Amino acid sequence: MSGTRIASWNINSIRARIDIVARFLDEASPDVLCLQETKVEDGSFPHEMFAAKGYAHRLLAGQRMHHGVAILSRLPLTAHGRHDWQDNGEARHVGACLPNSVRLECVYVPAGGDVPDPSLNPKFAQKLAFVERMTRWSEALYEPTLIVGDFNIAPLECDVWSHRQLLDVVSHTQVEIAALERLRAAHDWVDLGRRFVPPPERLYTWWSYRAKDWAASDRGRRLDHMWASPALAATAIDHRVFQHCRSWLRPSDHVPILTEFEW
DNA sequence: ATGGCTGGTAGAACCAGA
Repeated sequence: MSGTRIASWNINSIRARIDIVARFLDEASPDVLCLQETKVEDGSFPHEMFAAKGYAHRLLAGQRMHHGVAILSRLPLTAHGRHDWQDNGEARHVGACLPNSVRLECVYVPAGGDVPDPSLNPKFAQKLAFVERMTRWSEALYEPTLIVGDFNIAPLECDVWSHRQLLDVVSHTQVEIAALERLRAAHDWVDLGRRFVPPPERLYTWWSYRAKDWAASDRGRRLDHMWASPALAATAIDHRVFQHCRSWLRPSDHVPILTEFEW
């Protein structure tokens, strides 16, 4: 019997991607799937495919047009709230408690717009404030917790295709990387992706739609993460990035990531 | 060659993503 498998995927519209999500569930067989950018109001969420495949427990936090997150699970879930770390009502977080009392937080950090200056670009200021609110929350956190999702920050040089060319590009600026490190330190969070694929090996989870051939140019970034409380991280036994999903028909620009735990 | 594309929504020479 294998352990518990928890996956996360920025799906860029669940309705446009329902067939490849089904394909991923068949291939990877996660026990829990966390989605970001579902882009659908809760009343229009496509429950049927998930119900048919045994994902009987579903927590939704959607909104019209943009953003939206969800947790789909074969394991019973207890809802344990939604944070508004953007402080503007956007649907960017949903939380669950798993049967073994582990907390699971599914988050979609704002992209932050184009200009990496909070005094000129309100979206960038909101992104930094969002991460600071997550940091305050982390400081007061005692429960074993797994936080997963699209953090929209690629912190390491080997998390981007060109550290030099992306230094002033939102997602890899020093101010974002410093804010993310404060967040990490606030709970001594363990970056599971880098526990299993240590630097300096390159690791990406997102490739732009605009490349003519995404795989040939390979200009990726590692924007999607799974971070665990230290004691919980010690129970992780495998971590995978499903890079090949980027080649599927009508793909998301992000690929799924999955961690398996010994429980 | 960091926007070259994509989705939602309207019915746009739109907006947003990152």
